[in-house]
Amino acid sequence: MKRFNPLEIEKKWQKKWEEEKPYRAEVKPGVPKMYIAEMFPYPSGAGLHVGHVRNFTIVDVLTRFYEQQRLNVMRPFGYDTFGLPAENYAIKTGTAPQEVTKANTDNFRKQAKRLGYAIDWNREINTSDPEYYKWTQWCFLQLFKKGLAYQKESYQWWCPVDQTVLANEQVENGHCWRCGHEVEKKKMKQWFFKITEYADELLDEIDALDWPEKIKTMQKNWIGRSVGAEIDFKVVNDAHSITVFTTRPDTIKGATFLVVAPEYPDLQYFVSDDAKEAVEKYKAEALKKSEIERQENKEKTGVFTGAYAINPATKEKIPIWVADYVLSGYGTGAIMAVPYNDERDKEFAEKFDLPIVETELVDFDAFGTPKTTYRMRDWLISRQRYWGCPIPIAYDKEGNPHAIPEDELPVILPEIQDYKPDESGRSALAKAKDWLKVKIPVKDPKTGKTHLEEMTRETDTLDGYACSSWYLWRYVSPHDKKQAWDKEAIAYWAPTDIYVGADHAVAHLLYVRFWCKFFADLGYLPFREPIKKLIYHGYINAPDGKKMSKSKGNVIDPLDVINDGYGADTLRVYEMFIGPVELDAAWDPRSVGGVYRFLNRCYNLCFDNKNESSDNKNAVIRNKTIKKVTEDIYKCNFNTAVAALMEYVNELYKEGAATGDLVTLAKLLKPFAPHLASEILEKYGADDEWPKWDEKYLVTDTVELVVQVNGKLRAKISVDVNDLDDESKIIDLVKSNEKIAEYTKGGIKKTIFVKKAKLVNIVV
RNA sequence: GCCCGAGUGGUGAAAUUGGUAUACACGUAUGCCUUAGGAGCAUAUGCCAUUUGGUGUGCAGGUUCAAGUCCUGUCUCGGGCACCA
Repeated sequence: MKRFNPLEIEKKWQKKWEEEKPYRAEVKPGVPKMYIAEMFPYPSGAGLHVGHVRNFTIVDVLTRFYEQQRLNVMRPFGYDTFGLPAENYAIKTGTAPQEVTKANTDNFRKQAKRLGYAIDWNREINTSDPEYYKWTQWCFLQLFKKGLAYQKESYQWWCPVDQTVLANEQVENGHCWRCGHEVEKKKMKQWFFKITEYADELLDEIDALDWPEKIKTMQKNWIGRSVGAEIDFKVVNDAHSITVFTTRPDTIKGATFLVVAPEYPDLQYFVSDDAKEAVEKYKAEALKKSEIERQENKEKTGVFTGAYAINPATKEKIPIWVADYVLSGYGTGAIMAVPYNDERDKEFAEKFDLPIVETELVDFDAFGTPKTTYRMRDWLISRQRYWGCPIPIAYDKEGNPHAIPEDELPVILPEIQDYKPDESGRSALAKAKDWLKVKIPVKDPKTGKTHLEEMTRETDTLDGYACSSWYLWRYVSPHDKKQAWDKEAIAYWAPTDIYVGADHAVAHLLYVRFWCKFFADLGYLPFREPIKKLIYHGYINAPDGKKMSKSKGNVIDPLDVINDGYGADTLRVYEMFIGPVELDAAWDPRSVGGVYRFLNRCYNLCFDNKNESSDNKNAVIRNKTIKKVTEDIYKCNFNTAVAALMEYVNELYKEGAATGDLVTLAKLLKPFAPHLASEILEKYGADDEWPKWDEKYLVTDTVELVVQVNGKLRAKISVDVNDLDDESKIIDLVKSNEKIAEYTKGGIKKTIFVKKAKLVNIVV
């Protein structure tokens, strides 16, 4: 008995693919295309982990499946290299992030090649490559020119450990998504992208997407549209009025007091003198409280401002309070409290003994203007960190921002010695004195003449999510020196047909959609949704069911699995067989052995076959398998596709395999185990074109008729398939069965024949 | 608290959408073979009962000739949102 040696076979084929580059993709007008990608990885120092392998293998199965169907497939690869891990490593060891990143991407590339992926290596991108981030900066400038990149001073999430601000999407339960430390609020002037401009479209188009419902719901919740009205309340004895947002303007008659957030900007103007001290004290305390405390302690707190406003519906004088249960960032930062209808207002009213009156519903048109608000805030993109894409902006003496001219891009991230951030709220780039100075052409509004003005560069870098918001389009023309992406190439390849990942449900996947709509509006993209189909797969956990982590020592290294002698094919097939794509799964070393056994059986069937049979003997199972595997891959049921292949192989062991069976097997196996499949196809001199099934083989002469009595299985009768059209003949056949006759001798009440299910149920 | 999912053997899981429950694989048992290995092959394997049988998809009901699948209630687990007015 021969033994399958995957390491030898894989080496041979990987060398061939490296030399012959069969996975190069090019625009072929008129030929149907398929653009498939994974969410590109952050190349960590630890190399590929089994989760990457699941991700990349799903992409590879689909890539090869469509390639074998002779679609024009593009499957690129890239690295999301900016970010904190490389920088923190640099701070600890003094090694430049540029250097660390180079080593890590080299390692990732080598490992990805070891897995035999059908990647077009000519389309490899890296977000920290100046050739790439030049165009990230270009994208920023387009947003800046349209007013969608803007600066705003406000209270922001600040991570005291990473010494940087964070986007809302990067704060998880009041903690930093990177280091897990509790975040604080800090008042700072920061750059934002105006994603809210597209809130409605981002929300309205979710339903039409071929994405998992889970992700769609999360995005809907994140955007959180509320339709309501804004209503002005005049402050008594004061020129100011307070505008509130409410989704229930019809309850205005029940509004017995107003509440504003502690951060409410106009607060100082209407607080009465004798309340000033108390309000200031409350405000200071509220701001000091961490968001965690504010969230966990839902006990209502607040103070009276000493001021009153007029309810426009009742004309009554109602008190104005400050309380932190009103959020400054949502709506107008002020509410009308209707304790009769609203639980929170009721709780507050009860605690502070404020009036609660039964609400009489009214038509609100007279009092307010219709207004829609969103839970989603604008995307904060400044980071006070070194290892990121420099924001292409410089400031004049007055502090006004100016765009770095496009022909001067990229703004190169300078190499520095000290990467450490500090509390100054500026990145380590602030210490690169020479780099900071830049001359920017400025047009004099009076004379119309342009002169060079010395300015100071922006020292913040861009949120890494900005870099990954457009990379799917860079892939279509990755070496283009003149533009971010080529218009013809984008029209052919994009949008991405299938996108595979396991993370970034709201952040990245919302940002890409936002940029897509923006660049579509500018005419750079001929579509408004960047991703047609999204496959969101589960995680792979350690054998103990827990999350793999270095500290727990339960990490499975995929390269170890390969080098143990199982090979890349076994690893790939195992990860596809492990369970349904969308589910988390625990690593089971014993099942890996089972998959190896399966591939070994395939190998022996082809290379040590002693009982070849005639060609058409297995036509039924062969066609059945082709159909099952094809349909399963379309549905991303990779686990049952592999199971069908196993069944086929088991059958061939029993019945003997014809050459046609083995070639079919190899073709169907190739997306999962490309090395072994290529070896088999080579032996038989066959191409890898995806086989088609013939329905005529799926219809057999005789079928097994299931006979139930009172819904219980009592017999199986073999009948001629043509007889299924003749119900009375079938019933007679069933009645004449000895066993059934025994069960039905007391008389038959009713018979039911279901042709589709090939089933008869007799009620006695 | 609100909104979604999901509960099937010892284990990972199948089940053409109302029609033979447990495919495939792991594990276990028994046997065969062998230049004895990290082998390979064959058979069995939900539970109860000595066979024909009974019973069985978290639990309790219901609809139906027929329910893992549909309906009502309930429990458990997972996920999302959470003072968003």
